[in-house]
Amino acid sequence: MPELPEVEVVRRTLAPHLEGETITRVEVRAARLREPLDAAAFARDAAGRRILGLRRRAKYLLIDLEGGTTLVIHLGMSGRLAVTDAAAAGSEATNAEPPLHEHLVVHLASGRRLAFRDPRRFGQAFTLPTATLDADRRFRHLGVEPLAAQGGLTGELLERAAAGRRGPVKPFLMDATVVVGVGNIYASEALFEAGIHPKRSVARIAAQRWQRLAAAVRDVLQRAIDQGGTTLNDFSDAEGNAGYFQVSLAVYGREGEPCRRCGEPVRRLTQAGRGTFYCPGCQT
DNA sequence: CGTAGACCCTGCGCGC
DNA sequence: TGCGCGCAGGGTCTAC
Repeated sequence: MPELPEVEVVRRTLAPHLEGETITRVEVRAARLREPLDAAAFARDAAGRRILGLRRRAKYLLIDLEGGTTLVIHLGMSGRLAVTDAAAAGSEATNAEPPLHEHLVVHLASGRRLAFRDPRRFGQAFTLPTATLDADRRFRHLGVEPLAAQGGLTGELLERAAAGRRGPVKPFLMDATVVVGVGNIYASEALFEAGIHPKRSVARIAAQRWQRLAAAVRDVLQRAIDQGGTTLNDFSDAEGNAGYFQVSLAVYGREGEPCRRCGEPVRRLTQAGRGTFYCPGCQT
């Protein structure tokens, strides 16, 4: 479900509800996610701690806690986070059955709860020492943050990363060791915006086109954030609102439909097991 | 070293 | 109506 824009939208909508709150306890309902949820670690690192702030690295949501610990949540493909207020939590409690696939519930001192639901169980939740977070195996290999004010994504960076490589540009763009946050939707969209064919070898892209691609990635991601993310099936922000960038998608999910620029039917192909959408008229 | 493929898991929409 | 199939926004590991 979520790429960088969706995680960023969740972060922004979640932050006002969580900052300054204190975690009373973390309830693990189903531990078997991609990595097992460690209830003992949550009890040790999160219970009783105040929430200082929310950050994002790549597609990971980082909840910084008092005491030097960060609660890390990754939404995987189908993860959702939602805050429910005290009244709703109370009425739910009387309703017995918890929502399906609600694997983790963070209880807050105000009575509100942060619930993590993830049907496909590709998500993750774990705690790390804040100071050494970047050294963790899940973070240390990550590439540049595309929208960073300083050191964001540039054409030079893409060109340098591509040096000595072969392979098509679309999987390259989704390689998190190069640039983070670009998933399957926005890779197709950015390549359309840059006019580059998804199968073009990274060895055959000139400096000027790398510039265009870097700019397109930043532009597509920023526009998606501004529009609340892309809601194809089930994405919603922390307050349950759907995004609406899906109406701005140029190619993703539009196989057979006319290109909005040239009218050619949008085509679909498979790369590295994922669907790629492109316009044969606009992308070379 | 870089790349391709399998795999983790559940749900949905489609064609029959 | 029911069933099987393919597909789905992510990431990691193994084999070449």
